[in-house]
Amino acid sequence: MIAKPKSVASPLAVAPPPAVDPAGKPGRRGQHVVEALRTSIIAGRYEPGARLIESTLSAELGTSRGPVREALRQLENEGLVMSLPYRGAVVLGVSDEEVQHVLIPIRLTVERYSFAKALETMTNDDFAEIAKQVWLMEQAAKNDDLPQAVEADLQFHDLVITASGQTHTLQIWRSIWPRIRAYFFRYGRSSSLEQMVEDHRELLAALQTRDPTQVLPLLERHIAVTVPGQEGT
Amino acid sequence: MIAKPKSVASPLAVAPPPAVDPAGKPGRRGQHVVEALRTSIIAGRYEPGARLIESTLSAELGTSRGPVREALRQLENEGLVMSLPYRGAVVLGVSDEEVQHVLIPIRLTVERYSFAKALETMTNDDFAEIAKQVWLMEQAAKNDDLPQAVEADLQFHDLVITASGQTHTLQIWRSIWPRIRAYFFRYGRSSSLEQMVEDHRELLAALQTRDPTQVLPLLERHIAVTVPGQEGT
DNA sequence: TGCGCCAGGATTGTCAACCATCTTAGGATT
DNA sequence: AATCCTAAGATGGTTGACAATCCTGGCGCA
Repeated sequence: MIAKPKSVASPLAVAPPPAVDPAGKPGRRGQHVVEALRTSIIAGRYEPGARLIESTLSAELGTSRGPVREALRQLENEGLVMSLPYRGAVVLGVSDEEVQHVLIPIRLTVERYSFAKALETMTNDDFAEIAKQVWLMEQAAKNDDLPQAVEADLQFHDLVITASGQTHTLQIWRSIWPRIRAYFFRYGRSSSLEQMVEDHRELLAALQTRDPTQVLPLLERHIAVTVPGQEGT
Repeated sequence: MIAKPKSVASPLAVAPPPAVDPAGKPGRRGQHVVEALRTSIIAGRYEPGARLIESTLSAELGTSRGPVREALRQLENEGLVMSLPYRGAVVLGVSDEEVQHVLIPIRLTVERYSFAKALETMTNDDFAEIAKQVWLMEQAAKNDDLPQAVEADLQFHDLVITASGQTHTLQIWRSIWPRIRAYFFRYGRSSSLEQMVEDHRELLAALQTRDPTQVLPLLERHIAVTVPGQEGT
């Protein structure tokens, strides 16, 4: 819309900072780049197939090429981007089939194991932190704030898996989740925000019983039901 | 213990090149670094817990810190290393439990899908390339060359999954496999080289029938049986 | 003696400028 | 019209310098 002659409305949601972050800590620029790009890709501001040029991004984000390169590698591991030698990075799509036959099953494997494991060791502090996310999700649902609700969803699961203390499991989950999120943002999710809040409320309650037979069935249903095509058609 | 003041016999298997590759093309240093480190870690030349210092590695490998940083990120995605901000990278271990409950099930999910998918589209060239790996594996078995046999094993599966043409599936497989490999190198593998060759010969034959009911049971057994604790104890 | 605090040293994170290498899209030549 | 060639665009890698952070060992103080 407004776009001055030079740039063509960059899909990045950030105001290019004047090379020095005025809001406080200048450290951790790399993480900032990852988050900005991930958000933009998942929100669909970059279409699958779009090319990501290092120099352009570094200029838009107010950093040097170094952090941008690292960010692109990170996104590659999260399956949002693919990069070929000397040819640069392009945004990836996710197929229906891979989501259903690979990503969701992997998510199930990971979460089943993590939840069962976390059950045994979670402290009251852990439960409190998770309850906080449920509360945030409720607020988001009230305001119809989808991004905020999804963020709370992410944190909920991340907290439980972190609590399970299994390094690889957590790392794998973090590399799987962004693809699933991108998929649902692109093709619409199946259940309502209210249902999502209810699911997590129940999950938290079940976790507090520390009884696997309470938790696991809920978890299966929660994850499996997220797949469109399972429920209407 | 012993430790001479300066260097303690670096676990890297390469002769530090004189900063300029005399053998020809200087390009592609990054990949070289990844492979050197991955090999060293999997072979156990770095123990879990060992710290990997960028400046040390770059000196030993004859590159600048840039490629080393990228390599460390790559290894982080492969689960061989974990790095914390401003604290550097340490070599990771893999627990029995995670291998059995997470890594192997994921591998099963990935390969079941890939093999079934590849079945439909593989060409004669694909089969030839795979047959070549079986042949290499036979030779390796004859010479009791475990690393070479494992390399052929890797290539065999990589080729099939690549043939399936599923981007995410392939990417996930490549991030799972190194951990499993490291696990077996550390704790010993269960079956003999002969059995391994036989498994793959059968798998290839089954693939050529293009009949899922031939392939999948074999695959299932091949992967599951690789888990120690399933067979003696 | 035991404890907290602080200064340095070690290491990672970022920047900037630069060159080498590869890809690709045009344009010129035949 | 097909092919070769060149030059521009982009990535991969290098160097050297700083800034930011973590860690450790020694110091003073109780």
